[in-house]
Amino acid sequence: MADSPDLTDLLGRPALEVAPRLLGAVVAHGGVAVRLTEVEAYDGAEDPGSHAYRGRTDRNAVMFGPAAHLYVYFTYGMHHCCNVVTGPEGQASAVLLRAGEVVSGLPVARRRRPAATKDRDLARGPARLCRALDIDAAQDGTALVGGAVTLTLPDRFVPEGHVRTGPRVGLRGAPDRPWRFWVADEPTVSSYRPARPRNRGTGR
DNA sequence: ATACAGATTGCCT
DNA sequence: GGCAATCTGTATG
Repeated sequence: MADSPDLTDLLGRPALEVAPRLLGAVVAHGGVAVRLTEVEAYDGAEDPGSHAYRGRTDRNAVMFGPAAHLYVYFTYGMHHCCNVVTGPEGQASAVLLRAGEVVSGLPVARRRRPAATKDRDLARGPARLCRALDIDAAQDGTALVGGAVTLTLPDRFVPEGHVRTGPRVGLRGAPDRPWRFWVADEPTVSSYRPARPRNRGTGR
Protein backbone atom coordinates (compact mmCIF):
# COMPACT_ATOMS: atom_id res chain seq x y z
CA MET A 1 0.00 0.00 0.00
CA ALA A 2 0.97 3.61 -0.29
CA ASP A 3 2.88 2.91 -3.46
CA SER A 4 3.35 6.57 -4.24
CA PRO A 5 5.79 7.79 -1.63
CA ASP A 6 5.62 11.54 -1.38
CA LEU A 7 6.26 14.05 1.34
CA THR A 8 2.62 15.04 1.23
CA ASP A 9 1.80 11.55 2.44
CA LEU A 10 3.36 12.51 5.72
CA LEU A 11 1.26 15.57 6.35
CA GLY A 12 -1.17 15.27 9.21
CA ARG A 13 -0.32 11.69 10.05
CA PRO A 14 0.67 10.51 13.53
CA ALA A 15 4.36 9.94 14.06
CA LEU A 16 3.80 6.24 14.65
CA GLU A 17 2.46 5.89 11.11
CA VAL A 18 5.06 8.09 9.52
CA ALA A 19 8.14 6.65 11.22
CA PRO A 20 8.38 3.31 9.36
CA ARG A 21 7.81 5.09 6.06
CA LEU A 22 10.83 7.26 6.60
CA LEU A 23 13.11 4.23 6.60
CA GLY A 24 15.06 4.25 3.38
CA ALA A 25 14.48 7.95 2.85
CA VAL A 26 17.49 10.11 2.10
CA VAL A 27 18.31 13.22 4.11
CA ALA A 28 20.78 15.62 2.56
CA HIS A 29 22.54 18.72 3.82
CA GLY A 30 25.98 20.27 3.70
CA GLY A 31 27.22 18.06 0.88
CA VAL A 32 26.37 14.79 2.60
CA ALA A 33 23.42 12.46 2.08
CA VAL A 34 22.26 9.79 4.52
CA ARG A 35 19.83 6.94 3.91
CA LEU A 36 17.80 6.43 7.07
CA THR A 37 17.98 3.01 8.71
CA GLU A 38 16.63 3.77 12.18
CA VAL A 39 14.00 6.21 13.44
CA GLU A 40 11.91 6.73 16.53
CA ALA A 41 8.41 8.20 16.89
CA TYR A 42 7.41 10.84 19.42
CA ASP A 43 3.96 12.14 20.13
CA GLY A 44 3.71 15.22 22.28
CA ALA A 45 0.13 14.50 23.24
CA GLU A 46 0.62 10.95 24.52
CA ASP A 47 4.32 10.43 25.02
CA PRO A 48 5.77 11.30 28.44
CA GLY A 49 9.21 11.00 26.86
CA SER A 50 8.56 13.69 24.32
CA HIS A 51 10.01 17.16 24.68
CA ALA A 52 6.54 18.48 23.93
CA TYR A 53 4.75 16.51 26.63
CA ARG A 54 4.67 19.45 29.03
CA GLY A 55 3.61 21.96 26.48
CA ARG A 56 5.18 24.39 24.10
CA THR A 57 8.45 26.13 24.91
CA ASP A 58 10.95 28.12 22.91
CA ARG A 59 12.96 24.97 22.42
CA ASN A 60 10.22 22.69 21.13
CA ALA A 61 8.13 25.32 19.34
CA VAL A 62 8.86 23.79 15.94
CA MET A 63 7.28 20.50 17.01
CA PHE A 64 3.95 22.28 17.37
CA GLY A 65 4.21 23.77 13.92
CA PRO A 66 3.33 22.36 10.50
CA ALA A 67 4.61 19.01 9.22
CA ALA A 68 7.61 18.50 6.97
CA HIS A 69 9.81 20.83 9.02
CA LEU A 70 12.97 19.97 10.91
CA TYR A 71 13.03 20.10 14.72
CA VAL A 72 16.60 20.29 15.97
CA TYR A 73 17.46 20.26 19.66
CA PHE A 74 20.66 20.62 21.63
CA THR A 75 21.26 18.10 24.39
CA TYR A 76 23.84 16.98 26.93
CA GLY A 77 25.51 20.32 26.47
CA MET A 78 27.20 19.18 23.27
CA HIS A 79 25.01 17.21 20.89
CA HIS A 80 22.36 18.04 18.33
CA CYS A 81 19.59 15.67 17.28
CA CYS A 82 17.01 16.23 14.57
CA ASN A 83 13.40 15.18 13.98
CA VAL A 84 10.95 15.41 11.14
CA VAL A 85 7.76 17.09 12.32
CA THR A 86 4.86 14.99 11.11
CA GLY A 87 1.88 17.07 12.15
CA PRO A 88 -0.95 17.67 12.26
CA GLU A 89 -0.18 21.20 13.43
CA GLY A 90 -0.55 21.55 17.17
CA GLN A 91 -0.04 17.85 17.88
CA ALA A 92 3.72 18.09 18.30
CA SER A 93 4.31 14.74 16.64
CA ALA A 94 7.78 14.12 15.32
CA VAL A 95 10.13 11.37 14.23
CA LEU A 96 13.67 11.33 15.57
CA LEU A 97 16.25 10.42 12.95
CA ARG A 98 18.41 7.97 14.86
CA ALA A 99 20.78 6.48 12.33
CA GLY A 100 21.57 6.02 8.68
CA GLU A 101 24.07 5.09 6.02
CA VAL A 102 26.12 7.77 4.29
CA VAL A 103 25.38 7.39 0.60
CA SER A 104 26.95 10.59 -0.70
CA GLY A 105 29.71 12.94 0.40
CA LEU A 106 31.68 10.25 2.17
CA PRO A 107 34.96 12.24 2.39
CA VAL A 108 33.15 15.22 3.87
CA ALA A 109 31.35 13.06 6.42
CA ARG A 110 34.61 11.41 7.43
CA ARG A 111 36.20 14.79 8.02
CA ARG A 112 33.31 15.87 10.25
CA ARG A 113 33.43 12.66 12.26
CA PRO A 114 37.07 11.98 13.03
CA ALA A 115 36.10 9.71 15.91
CA ALA A 116 34.43 7.27 13.52
CA THR A 117 36.89 4.55 12.62
CA LYS A 118 34.46 2.77 10.31
CA ASP A 119 32.17 4.30 7.72
CA ARG A 120 29.19 2.55 9.23
CA ASP A 121 29.67 4.66 12.37
CA LEU A 122 29.54 7.98 10.54
CA ALA A 123 25.80 8.44 11.09
CA ARG A 124 25.14 5.61 13.56
CA GLY A 125 23.29 7.49 16.29
CA PRO A 126 21.12 10.62 16.37
CA ALA A 127 23.88 13.06 17.32
CA ARG A 128 26.35 11.43 14.96
CA LEU A 129 23.87 11.68 12.12
CA CYS A 130 23.45 15.41 12.71
CA ARG A 131 27.18 15.86 12.91
CA ALA A 132 27.78 14.04 9.65
CA LEU A 133 25.13 16.20 7.97
CA ASP A 134 26.35 19.40 9.64
CA ILE A 135 22.91 19.96 11.14
CA ASP A 136 22.70 22.16 14.23
CA ALA A 137 20.48 24.80 15.79
CA ALA A 138 20.72 26.86 12.62
CA GLN A 139 18.55 24.27 10.88
CA ASP A 140 15.85 24.22 13.57
CA GLY A 141 12.55 24.97 11.88
CA THR A 142 13.91 24.45 8.37
CA ALA A 143 11.32 23.42 5.82
CA LEU A 144 11.97 20.05 4.23
CA VAL A 145 10.36 21.21 1.02
CA GLY A 146 12.43 23.79 -0.78
CA GLY A 147 14.72 24.24 2.21
CA ALA A 148 18.44 23.73 2.76
CA VAL A 149 17.80 20.30 4.23
CA THR A 150 16.13 17.91 1.81
CA LEU A 151 14.21 14.75 2.55
CA THR A 152 13.69 12.35 -0.33
CA LEU A 153 11.46 9.35 0.17
CA PRO A 154 12.53 6.06 -1.42
CA ASP A 155 10.97 4.87 -4.66
CA ARG A 156 9.32 2.19 -2.60
CA PHE A 157 8.89 1.94 1.12
CA VAL A 158 11.01 -0.61 2.93
CA PRO A 159 9.05 -3.88 2.82
CA GLU A 160 7.20 -4.62 6.02
CA GLY A 161 9.13 -7.84 6.44
CA HIS A 162 12.39 -5.90 6.60
CA VAL A 163 11.19 -3.43 9.19
CA ARG A 164 11.90 -4.22 12.81
CA THR A 165 10.16 -2.52 15.70
CA GLY A 166 10.77 -2.36 19.41
CA PRO A 167 9.49 -0.59 22.49
CA ARG A 168 11.56 2.10 24.08
CA VAL A 169 12.99 1.31 27.43
CA GLY A 170 14.02 3.57 30.25
CA LEU A 171 11.09 5.94 29.98
CA ARG A 172 8.96 6.04 33.09
CA GLY A 173 5.27 5.98 32.46
CA ALA A 174 5.63 5.34 28.77
CA PRO A 175 3.29 2.64 27.49
CA ASP A 176 4.76 -0.38 25.75
CA ARG A 177 4.29 0.56 22.16
CA PRO A 178 6.55 0.07 19.14
CA TRP A 179 8.12 3.52 19.05
CA ARG A 180 11.33 2.52 17.38
CA PHE A 181 11.72 1.31 13.82
CA TRP A 182 14.79 0.09 12.01
CA VAL A 183 15.80 -1.81 8.90
CA ALA A 184 16.72 -5.45 9.53
CA ASP A 185 20.30 -6.51 8.95
CA GLU A 186 21.63 -2.98 8.65
CA PRO A 187 25.07 -2.44 10.19
CA THR A 188 24.40 1.28 10.53
CA VAL A 189 21.57 0.77 13.01
CA SER A 190 22.61 1.96 16.45
CA SER A 191 22.82 -0.81 19.00
CA TYR A 192 20.45 -0.47 21.89
CA ARG A 193 21.94 1.25 24.87
CA PRO A 194 19.97 1.33 28.12
CA ALA A 195 19.73 4.62 29.94
CA ARG A 196 22.51 5.28 32.41
CA PRO A 197 21.23 5.76 35.95
CA ARG A 198 22.90 8.48 37.97
CA ASN A 199 24.41 7.00 41.08
CA ARG A 200 26.68 9.75 42.17
CA GLY A 201 24.49 11.75 44.53
CA THR A 202 27.01 12.30 47.31
CA GLY A 203 26.63 16.06 47.09
CA ARG A 204 30.35 16.64 47.04
C1' DA B 1 17.94 30.76 42.82
C1' DT B 2 19.66 26.14 43.05
C1' DA B 3 19.69 21.15 41.85
C1' DC B 4 19.18 17.42 38.89
C1' DA B 5 18.07 14.62 34.71
C1' DG B 6 18.38 14.25 29.89
C1' DA B 7 15.53 11.41 22.71
C1' DT B 8 24.31 10.94 23.66
C1' DT B 9 28.92 10.13 22.61
C1' DG B 10 33.76 9.07 23.17
C1' DC B 11 37.52 7.69 25.90
C1' DC B 12 38.98 5.22 30.04
C1' DT B 13 40.29 0.59 32.33
C1' DG C 1 31.65 -2.13 30.82
C1' DG C 2 31.81 2.53 33.16
C1' DC C 3 31.96 7.41 33.46
C1' DA C 4 33.08 12.45 32.10
C1' DA C 5 31.80 16.33 29.17
C1' DT C 6 28.70 20.40 29.21
C1' DC C 7 24.20 23.17 28.76
C1' DT C 8 19.08 23.55 28.96
C1' DG C 9 14.56 22.57 30.69
C1' DT C 10 11.95 21.49 34.65
C1' DA C 11 11.13 20.83 39.58
C1' DT C 12 11.59 22.62 44.13
C1' DG C 13 12.89 26.30 48.09
